[in-house]
Amino acid sequence: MQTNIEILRKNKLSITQGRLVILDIFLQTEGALAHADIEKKLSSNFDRVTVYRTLQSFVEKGVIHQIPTTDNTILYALCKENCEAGHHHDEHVHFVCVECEQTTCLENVIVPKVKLPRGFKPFQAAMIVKGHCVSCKY
Amino acid sequence: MQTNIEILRKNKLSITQGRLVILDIFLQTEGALAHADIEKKLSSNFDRVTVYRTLQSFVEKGVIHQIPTTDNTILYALCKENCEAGHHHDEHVHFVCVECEQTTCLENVIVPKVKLPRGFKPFQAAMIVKGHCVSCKY
DNA sequence: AGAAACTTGCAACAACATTGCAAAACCATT
DNA sequence: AATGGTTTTGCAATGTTGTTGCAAGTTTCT
Ligand SMILES: [Mn+2]
Ligand SMILES: [Mn+2]
Ligand SMILES: [Zn+2]
Ligand SMILES: [Zn+2]
Repeated sequence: MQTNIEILRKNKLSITQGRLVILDIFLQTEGALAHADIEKKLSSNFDRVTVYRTLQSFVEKGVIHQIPTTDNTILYALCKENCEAGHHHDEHVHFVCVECEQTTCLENVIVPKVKLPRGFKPFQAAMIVKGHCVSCKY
Repeated sequence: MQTNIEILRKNKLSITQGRLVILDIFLQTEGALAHADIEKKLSSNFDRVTVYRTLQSFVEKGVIHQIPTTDNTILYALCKENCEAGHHHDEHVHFVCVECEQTTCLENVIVPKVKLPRGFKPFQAAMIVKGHCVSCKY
C-alpha cells in the first residue's frame, strides 16, 4: 500500500497539506466519496474551492477515478491500478448498495465486453450494479 | 409508436399541457436529454420547477428512465419497454459519444450479467460505454 | 537563499435544485 | 355543462453546488 506522499510524488503533484489530507481520507475510506462527503470528513478547514481543484487534479493525474450516478453527484475513488494522466484503467464494476448507500469498487470484477451495433467504436466502459451489499444482507 | 396522450393515459397521469409537450420532446428526440436540454427545447415557457416535477413523475411511473453520468447531470430517455411504476426494465446499454456528446440507448444490447463476490445481491445493472458513435466515425 | 512556478483562500458570482403556498387546471360525478 | 374534490402549476423565496479572477502564500528548483 502506498502512502499519500508516495502517491503525490509518483504522479508529479506538488506536496501540499490539502492534498495530503484529502488523499488520506481516500486511503482510509472503504468505498467511494462524493465532494460533500470529503468536506464533511475534513476536520481542518480547507476551502471548498480547494477541494474542487484537488479532486480535479487527482482525476487528471489518474490518482482517483469518477463513478457515474443518477443523483447529480459524482463519486470518486482511489485508482488502485496503474492509471496515468489521461488514461485510466479502472475497468472494474461498481456496486451501489440500496440499503447503506455505500458505493464499492469491485476491483476483481471486470466490466465485460459487449458487442455493439455496427459503427460504434467503444474505448471505455463503466458498469454500475445496484443491490444489497455484503454488509447489508437482508 | 404510442402518442403522448396514450402514454399518459396508460400510466395514469393526468393530461396537462406541460406533460404533453415534454413527452413530445422525448418522442421527437433521438438520444437522451438532460433537464437543461429540455428547458432549451421548450418553446412555450414552462416554469423550471414544473420541468423538475414532470421528470420526476415520469421516472416514478416508468415513462422515462435515468442514465448515470459523471458530470453532475442526469440524463433521461423514454422507456420503450414495458416499465411500470417502481420497476424499470431498461436493461440495455447506453452509449456516450465523445465526439458529438450524444447519449444513445442501445435497445438491442442488453447489459450482461456479471459474477459478483459472495454476499452481494444485485437487482439492477447499468452499463455505459464511451466512444465514437455511428454518426461520428473518424 | 532567492526566483519561478504552482497552489490556496477569498469574494463575488453563476447555475442548479427544493419548498410552501395560493391560483389554476384537470377529472369524475351528477 | 356545472360542481366539487383532487392534482398540478407558477411564483417567490431559499438553499445548495460549482466557477472564476486575483492576490497572497507555498512549494520546488537552482
Ligand atoms: Mn472504482
Ligand atoms: Mn436507455
Ligand atoms: Zn450496504
Ligand atoms: Zn457521435
